Amino acid sequence: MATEPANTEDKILDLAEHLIRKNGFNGFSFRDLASGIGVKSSSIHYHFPTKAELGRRVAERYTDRFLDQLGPLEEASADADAVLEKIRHAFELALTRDGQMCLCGVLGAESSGLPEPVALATRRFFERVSGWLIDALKRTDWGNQQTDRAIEETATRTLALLEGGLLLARARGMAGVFDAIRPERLAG
Amino acid sequence: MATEPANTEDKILDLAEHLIRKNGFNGFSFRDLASGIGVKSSSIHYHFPTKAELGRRVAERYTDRFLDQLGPLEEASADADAVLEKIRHAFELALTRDGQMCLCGVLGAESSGLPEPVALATRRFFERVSGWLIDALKRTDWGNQQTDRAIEETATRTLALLEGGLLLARARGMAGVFDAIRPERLAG
DNA sequence: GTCTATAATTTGATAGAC
DNA sequence: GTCTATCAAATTATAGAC
Repeated sequence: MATEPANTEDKILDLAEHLIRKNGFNGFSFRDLASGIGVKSSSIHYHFPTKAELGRRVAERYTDRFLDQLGPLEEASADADAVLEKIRHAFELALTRDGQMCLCGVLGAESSGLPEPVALATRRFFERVSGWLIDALKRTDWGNQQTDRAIEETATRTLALLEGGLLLARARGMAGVFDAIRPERLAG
Repeated sequence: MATEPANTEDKILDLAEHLIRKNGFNGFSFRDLASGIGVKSSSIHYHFPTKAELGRRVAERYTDRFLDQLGPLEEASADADAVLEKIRHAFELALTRDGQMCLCGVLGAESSGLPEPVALATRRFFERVSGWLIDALKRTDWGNQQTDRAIEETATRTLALLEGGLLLARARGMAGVFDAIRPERLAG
């Protein structure tokens, strides 16, 4: 079984991520973190001087974890539909394991009201995940027969579908909504 | 040309909608509204006693306007792809006309941290738009050959794609991102 | 690394004059 | 219907003791 996070810094990051995904970046305070962890808010500031810095760190950690889950490009399947299923699974985990939306989906929605470092880290999530998907698709049998532009548009459509699927699942009560979210079939 | 909103109440609703779509529900204050309109914050409270009530009204007005734009079911096309193009166009307008995300997409993202009346109005948006799309698809030639379940899943996928498309367009800087967002083709 | 204490500002909301 | 004045609470953040 998973053990408790060892140190305060990890506890803060964990709880901050949970609260942002639940309520948005403007929907939690340093005192929420403090009381949830059992320390004082000044201790949070010791680890993360500003809220913007904390938000940036949360977003970067989330992005790294997300890409870890996708695995290295070299190990991606040569079957385009398997690639789509892999990334679909990564998004579905946000719902089944955490019962929440994608962190960067939440941040993206409020992005024009975010501190610059947080908005930037959010953009980086989409750049990196989109980059992974495009490169993985290019390496498939299907991708070999497509223009770069067609591949990029398929990647955009796929990410939009998956982020939107999480959004709908949350906004509507999240029953089996995500089950209908299946990317288009590419090979066949 | 469009004239200025006549009364204070409309001005408040307009600015509140703009600010929510820009920064989220927790990203604006009564004083932001007041200074933007040129009155005092107590005047905002005169028209909308609580922030929750204001949010609910903004969401309901947005939903009504959105459905108006889709038009009555009776006038919807018998061609399924034309129906999808119609709803795609409604979402694209949010981007091209307002340069912003869908109001209820923003609210949906932070929905678990919203006052109940606002969360409820947000759910209602998705129920009503989803209901329109399902009913419109059922009336098409394509829909006549499909199970209810297949139609409902197509509606869910379409809405997810469009909401996610707006999310990506915003998170990434909104260049031509939405151009790649085209619903699946149903009839041929 | 955590605490107490506190500063400086902002927030949603109300009372009462005009 | 808008104003002035104000409140109580919450917010991000800092200084300094332990």
